[in-house]
Amino acid sequence: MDTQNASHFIQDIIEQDLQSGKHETVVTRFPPEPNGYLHIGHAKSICLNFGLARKYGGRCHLRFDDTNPKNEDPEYVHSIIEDVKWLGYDWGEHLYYASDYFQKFYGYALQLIEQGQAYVCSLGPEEIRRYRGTLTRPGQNSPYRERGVQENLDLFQEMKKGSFEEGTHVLRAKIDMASSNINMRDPVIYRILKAEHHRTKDAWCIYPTYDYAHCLSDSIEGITHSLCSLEFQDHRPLYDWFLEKLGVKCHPQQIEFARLSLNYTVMSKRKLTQLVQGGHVQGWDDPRMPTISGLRRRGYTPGSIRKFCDLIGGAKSDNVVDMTLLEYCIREDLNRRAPRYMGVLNPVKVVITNYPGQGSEELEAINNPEDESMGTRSIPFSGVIYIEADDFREDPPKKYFRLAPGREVRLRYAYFITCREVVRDQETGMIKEIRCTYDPETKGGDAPDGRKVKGTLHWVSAAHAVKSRVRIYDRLFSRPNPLQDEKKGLGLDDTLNPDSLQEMHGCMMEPAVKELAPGDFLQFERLGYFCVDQASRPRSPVFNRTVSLKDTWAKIEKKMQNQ
RNA sequence: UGGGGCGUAGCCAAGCGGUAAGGCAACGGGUUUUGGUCCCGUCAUUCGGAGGUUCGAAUCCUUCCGCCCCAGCCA
Repeated sequence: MDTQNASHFIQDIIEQDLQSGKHETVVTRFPPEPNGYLHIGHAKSICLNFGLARKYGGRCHLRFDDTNPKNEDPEYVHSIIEDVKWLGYDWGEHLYYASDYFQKFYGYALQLIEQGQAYVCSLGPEEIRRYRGTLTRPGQNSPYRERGVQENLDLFQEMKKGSFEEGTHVLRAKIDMASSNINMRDPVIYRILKAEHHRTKDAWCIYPTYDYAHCLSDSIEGITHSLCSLEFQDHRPLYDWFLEKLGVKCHPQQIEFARLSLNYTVMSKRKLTQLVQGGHVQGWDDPRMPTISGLRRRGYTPGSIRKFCDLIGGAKSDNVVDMTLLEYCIREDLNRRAPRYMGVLNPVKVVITNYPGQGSEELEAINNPEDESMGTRSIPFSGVIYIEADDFREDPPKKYFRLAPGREVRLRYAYFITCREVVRDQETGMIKEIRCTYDPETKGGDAPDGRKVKGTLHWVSAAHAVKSRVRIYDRLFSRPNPLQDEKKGLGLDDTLNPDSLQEMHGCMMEPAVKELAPGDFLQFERLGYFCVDQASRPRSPVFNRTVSLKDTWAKIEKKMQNQ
């Protein structure tokens, strides 16, 4: 199903390493901090890490990078596990937590101190910042930089015991305060944090920082290729420094790639949180959110997301992928797999004046023209049906070939009908019903005399219709780059798409939809792909539109309007 | 202005000294009982700009320009 697309530079590196014998197997890891929900940007990293491991017969670990108890929560570890599983990846026995290595990290810190390569600094946060210098000016050595090994050992011991308050002391690597790389200016590797950790509880009150913990976690797990995003490029010398000074046997290679951006949405946790907390969406799993859980509720399939990640590849240049590519991926997947139904979102009554009596009949319909094995079903037809309001025009524009006065069209899988009369409400002027005649000879949709019609409409028998609710989703933002808009001073009110959610009531579906269960996907013919909402019930179904079908007519109509 | 990266079509992206893959989008056409799908075709004389090396440069060199990241005891 996944196409294993074109080579990218990470693959090249792996293949070289395998060929040269540097590595016999590939070991990667996906290392989220459990401090939020995963989004499509994470999916890129997940697909890269798990996908590469799978492709080369290696393995990929799921590791929670839980080194900061102030940010983390078990709720997030659960949701992350669910999301990665749902995407179709399996870490086997290799579920790890950085917090499982705290004791080892501590031992390594002692080693660094003993080697004279780490020291306890008693400057406050503000002073540390001042001593660090600026981008263009070198930093200055901390007055505590030359403390003796024993003093450092004692102090670090006291830090661990909880003798000090937060912010009073840190352990720092002794590297180079004049380095042009700010990350090398004696970075903090341990800080005092008196918070309860979601796994180690109150066992520790000192916690390692990312730079120190990450490379060591990778090393402990025998990672061969440690993939991360571009902003960590400047940290690579530090990553290597720790592993070198500590003399560990396993020294993974850090490789950076560009994170994913998608237009018409946002990926930053800050903005996403703002959307949720500001009530602009209904939660982290709102179907308009770019979160994995949101996409899932929207009806995106794991395969479509994997396909998407495969198509975008992995490179080092900043990128903004077009939303239409994601939509293409879900359409492609669902076109092959989604069973078809007929449903009318915005019903208009059609009375077939020459249809005999009050009776009805069963017509046969194909469940999926792309897959014969999905079989057929029967649909009831009768003298009163609903069609889509948009499929009738009293005064049809050019190139419109749906129903209009005097015009003949096909009702899919049923009959040709011809519009004879439009009945309007006396007071409101609204169309009450459209009166048509049908041609009994065209049963099934073909005319024995070879007569052709240009339009084929979907329809639902009024007497058999299942009334339901439908939520039409559209892109969250009306402008392609909300983050840049924000820098220009525009707020959410200016950039959010006011029509990103349209709730429709009184939609009329064919009776077969009663068999559908929450989570099922389907196509309503001529409308789009939908999924059955979790709140859906057989007698009162709720559908979420995942994505519309491509709409050539809308394009033509728009073009004509612009002329 | 210090350091680290990146510039190939509207978007993503191959290309690694031998004469610009592929996908999305767009546009045109064919098939069609979904204006869907599918099929066919069009879409970079040029790779951020300018010089240079070479028989030959997107690929090598020089220089200029543009964009992104870094001054958390976040990751």
